[in-house]
Amino acid sequence: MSQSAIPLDAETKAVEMPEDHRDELRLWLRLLTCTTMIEGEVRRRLRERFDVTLPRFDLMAQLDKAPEGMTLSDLSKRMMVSNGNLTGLVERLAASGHLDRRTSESDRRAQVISLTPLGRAEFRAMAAAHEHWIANLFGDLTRREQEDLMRLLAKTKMSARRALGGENA
Amino acid sequence: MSQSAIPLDAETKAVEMPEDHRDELRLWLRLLTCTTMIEGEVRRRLRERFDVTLPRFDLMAQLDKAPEGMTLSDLSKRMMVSNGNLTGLVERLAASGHLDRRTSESDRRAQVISLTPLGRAEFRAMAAAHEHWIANLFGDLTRREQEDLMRLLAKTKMSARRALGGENA
DNA sequence: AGACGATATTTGAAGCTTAAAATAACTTGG
DNA sequence: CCAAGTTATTTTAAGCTTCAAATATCGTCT
Repeated sequence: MSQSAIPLDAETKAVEMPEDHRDELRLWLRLLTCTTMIEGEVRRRLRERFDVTLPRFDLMAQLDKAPEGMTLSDLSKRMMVSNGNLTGLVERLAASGHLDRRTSESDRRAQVISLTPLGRAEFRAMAAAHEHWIANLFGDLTRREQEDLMRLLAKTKMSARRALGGENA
Repeated sequence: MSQSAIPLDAETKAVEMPEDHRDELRLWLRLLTCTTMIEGEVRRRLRERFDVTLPRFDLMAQLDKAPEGMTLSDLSKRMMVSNGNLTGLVERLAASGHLDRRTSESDRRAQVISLTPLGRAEFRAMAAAHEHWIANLFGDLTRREQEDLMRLLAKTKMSARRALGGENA
């Protein structure tokens, strides 16, 4: 049962030794660091220059892409946040006159949320600045590097999605 | 002044047209999606299998790497969260017997936080599972792809860090 | 020593977030 | 039709998070 003071050869290792996944861990931590840095900076600038929170901006961004409006459930799936979360977020943005909520005609359970003209106008102004910030934050990557990164992240996304289904010890 | 029904050649375009940064935006959204998916899954599994929150796990992970302990300020910088945030987090983990806090001998303002034996033992168990989850989530990437992604993220991190300093419209 | 500026932490207010339970409305199979 | 199951949303409780203001301590300059 000895787990070996004696070093094992590579093949044996692959089968018998607990695998070392420190590289994947490092990769994950780096991914997380990049996202956290950028997200934090965007959050800070949105607050400073537009006095808006990032969640509100994200919500308005989704609605800007759907002129006809979206239900809370749709928003919840798109934004990957809980339903309950959206209830409060929508509530506050509706109170400030940025959002409109009406009951769906085909389904009286569902609320259809959309941007008001005010909400749309404010969002467009913020979005323009936001786009520049992002371009600047990624500015040191060449076009080629951006494409490579895009492709690798697409693969990462698929890998993660695959892992979400299959159970794992 | 016509913004052109006539297509401009590449060089003129670069100088005269408002630049289009939609590609960078897409890159950022994809980065964010990957992180959110993975983070959400890790959060869910930590709760399910260990009844622990992700912030607590992250805090313990930092402390596990510093056997001698760390101050709140150090933790705050490492974890990229606010000081006030850590106060509560540490408070709760200390209450459950996972953390030790003692006043620094050299600086009576500073609290030195460290894992208790219980905290360390529980963390090590969680960390082992966590490492497997991460390896599995990134499992579809070849070694080569992992290396490329690592390198591109390193460059992204440097780019973002550079942009954090320089002001930007 | 005393005052000033910097650093470490805590507190308070507001808002975000989740999971789980509750409510309401829809849909489907008898 | 109606009961059972599903789906859309809200509510609740707990915890996370930030920013800004308040405390406390440190280090230094005079």
